[in-house]
Amino acid sequence: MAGAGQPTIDEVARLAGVSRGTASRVINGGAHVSPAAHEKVLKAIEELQYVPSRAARSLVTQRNDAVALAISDANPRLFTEHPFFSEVIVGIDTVLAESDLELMLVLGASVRERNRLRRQLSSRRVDGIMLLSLHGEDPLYELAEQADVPVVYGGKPLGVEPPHYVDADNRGGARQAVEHLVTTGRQRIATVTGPMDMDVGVARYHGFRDALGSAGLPAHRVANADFTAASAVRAMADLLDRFPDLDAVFVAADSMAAAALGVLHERGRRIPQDVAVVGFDDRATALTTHPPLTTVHQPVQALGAEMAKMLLSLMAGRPAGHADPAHAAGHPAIDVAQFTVTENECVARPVPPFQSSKPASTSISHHEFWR
Amino acid sequence: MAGAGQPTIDEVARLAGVSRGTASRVINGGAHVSPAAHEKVLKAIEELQYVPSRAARSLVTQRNDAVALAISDANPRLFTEHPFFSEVIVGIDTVLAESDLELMLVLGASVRERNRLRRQLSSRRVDGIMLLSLHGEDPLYELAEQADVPVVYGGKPLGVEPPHYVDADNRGGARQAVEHLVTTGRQRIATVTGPMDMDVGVARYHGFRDALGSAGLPAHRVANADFTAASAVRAMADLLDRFPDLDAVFVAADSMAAAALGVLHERGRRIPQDVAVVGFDDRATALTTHPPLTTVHQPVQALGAEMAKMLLSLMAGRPAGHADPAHAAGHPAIDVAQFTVTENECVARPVPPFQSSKPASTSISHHEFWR
DNA sequence: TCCGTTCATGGGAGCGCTCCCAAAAAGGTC
DNA sequence: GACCTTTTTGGGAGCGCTCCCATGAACGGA
Repeated sequence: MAGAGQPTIDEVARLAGVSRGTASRVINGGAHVSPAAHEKVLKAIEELQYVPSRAARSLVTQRNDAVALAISDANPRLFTEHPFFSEVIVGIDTVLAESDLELMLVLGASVRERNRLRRQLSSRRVDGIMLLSLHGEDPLYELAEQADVPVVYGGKPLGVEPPHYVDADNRGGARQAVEHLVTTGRQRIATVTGPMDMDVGVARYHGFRDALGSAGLPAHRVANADFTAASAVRAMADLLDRFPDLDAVFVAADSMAAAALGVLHERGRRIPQDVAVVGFDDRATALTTHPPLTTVHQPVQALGAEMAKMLLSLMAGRPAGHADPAHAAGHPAIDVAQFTVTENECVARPVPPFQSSKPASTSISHHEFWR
Repeated sequence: MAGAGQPTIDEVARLAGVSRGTASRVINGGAHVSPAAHEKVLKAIEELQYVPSRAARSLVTQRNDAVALAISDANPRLFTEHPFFSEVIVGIDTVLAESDLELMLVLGASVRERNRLRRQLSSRRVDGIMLLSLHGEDPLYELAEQADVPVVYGGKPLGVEPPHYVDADNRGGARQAVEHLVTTGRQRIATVTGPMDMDVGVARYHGFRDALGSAGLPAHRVANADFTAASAVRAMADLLDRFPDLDAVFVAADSMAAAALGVLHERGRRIPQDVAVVGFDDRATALTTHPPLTTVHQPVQALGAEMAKMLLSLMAGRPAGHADPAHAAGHPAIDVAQFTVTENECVARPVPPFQSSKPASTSISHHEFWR
């Protein structure tokens, strides 16, 4: 009868010689419990190896102590190719680890998975949702809106302004990257863009235009890609076909830049003598290419961490309604990632802390491209 | 009173004009329910947007419809640098999507996270556990053994033979890679190994030794690394210092090979004229390097999928105890990944299906290294 | 028409917990 | 020692579901 499956709180209480209520109190922080009882319960828990049933607890508290990360991208290849997602996950996990929340991962590639996602998000199994990589007309956006738990977006969805999201200043970063090309004397600057149905793709493209516009240079050398290596190869080849005289390329992601580099090599372009290349995203990838890629660094882990923090504060604010002095004017709807300034070899340089609501200071990692 | 929070099954039943039991039957497959009642319940569900509470269901069924993927690696950087983990996740998710199971992701980098992991795995919140990337003396192994849910390992833990795991024939794959170097006339072959406290690191190193041993070549040109790019840079530099005359390197992971390539370039080695390089893992990474990396491909997604399938069958077998004819002799404890044979440029080549319990046929992607 | 079967249905019990209230115990004060 | 206050404790109620058993309806054969 006892010891059948997992021990229950009643068994703990019995062993400790106290009531179920007292045992529960000890488990949940131990307020209003005499030291003697506290001690006894603790010992019983230890002896029985008791771990509370989350299901039973959730049923009564109506909380789940779990959050979901939904990655809604039609292209599973992107998830594996692009370190972005892993970085975000690590950032999120770092924050979650401190709060004992579980992380549910939902990939939403296929229609089938999309339905599953729908079910999972609405089965009251999680207390908050983080949404990543939303394309333009992503049906998930709608779904998330009608969820009755807080939702935080990673990357602003295209065309809408959701109440809570975290994003980097993609436009400013791209602008700086391209300005750097201009500064070093490049004249015929091209770009391989990200997907134009995502804000990140559009914003970086706008940054490209901004920089060239200010410099009085033409901005018509454009080829679209979708962040995958294969698409970048096509786009780079396309650019070279259409504009054989281009002397610089701004590629909207490092993983794509690495692929573009291969095409340039193949076509006999010397880098950086013939064509300069600037990427965007992370330093790690940039260093494995040859030559090491010049890149604008985006603190993706910090972005993930910020998403998690924002979600946490949303979740806390909901039931308690307490006003956090730091956020007196309401929750910050937008956080702007700072780009890292790195002027030298940067393998071991620590990532500067992510900061909220400050003007984005962007920067560029110099490598031998510019020597 | 009604409509307060989420609708309950009772509200559905009331609206449909049937009893709670009948509503429940419809929700769970609809056996022994008259067409009329069935119809009415479905309509009520639709109208109320009812989704069953997982917590309540779990409490009574003692199931969770969730599995955990625990990645127990001390190095968070590895997770972000190495596409391996993303690939595994995608593979797992593909299988899970068909079974409506949730995936909890637990990273176990820090001690704090390790404790959290411990708690999560024993809080009866998941029905099965997949463990990835276990290092030598990982305490998690013990913990998993005493968990009362099925456990599947991704990658054989070092020094033990767990009942259920999925792994690739790392030794055979490495051997083939190195044999390839031998075949093309290389004499002074070195290796950058993976972590030697993981089976994958040791096995690939053994494969290296196997090949050189058979060829009668010395196998002393060895530098250890841990799968991170930084460690590979160090190891490659170390090899060049100690064995300036080396004419080939087998690098135990593509992500490391990319980094090693940079070092070789820097030191003025021409590739492949002076030094040939072979990597190990995935084709995608291999193509973004310059020149494109020759590599032994490991179908990592398939490995993830296989882990999930194994776990699923374990979970199903437990309560039902039904004997699957295909696995008549008991569950297969070991699955061996086939390596992909690709003799040409291979961007678009489909991955051959992953197969169980067959001799590993290994192969190598040819690129201009060998032209 | 009556009775034995089969099948659909209703609803009680209970999963393991937290919440809350009432009761008991412990302190403090005059 | 009587009385009031505070702290600690016990245990009932109930979260939303599934399981199961008893009941009722429908059906078919004699």
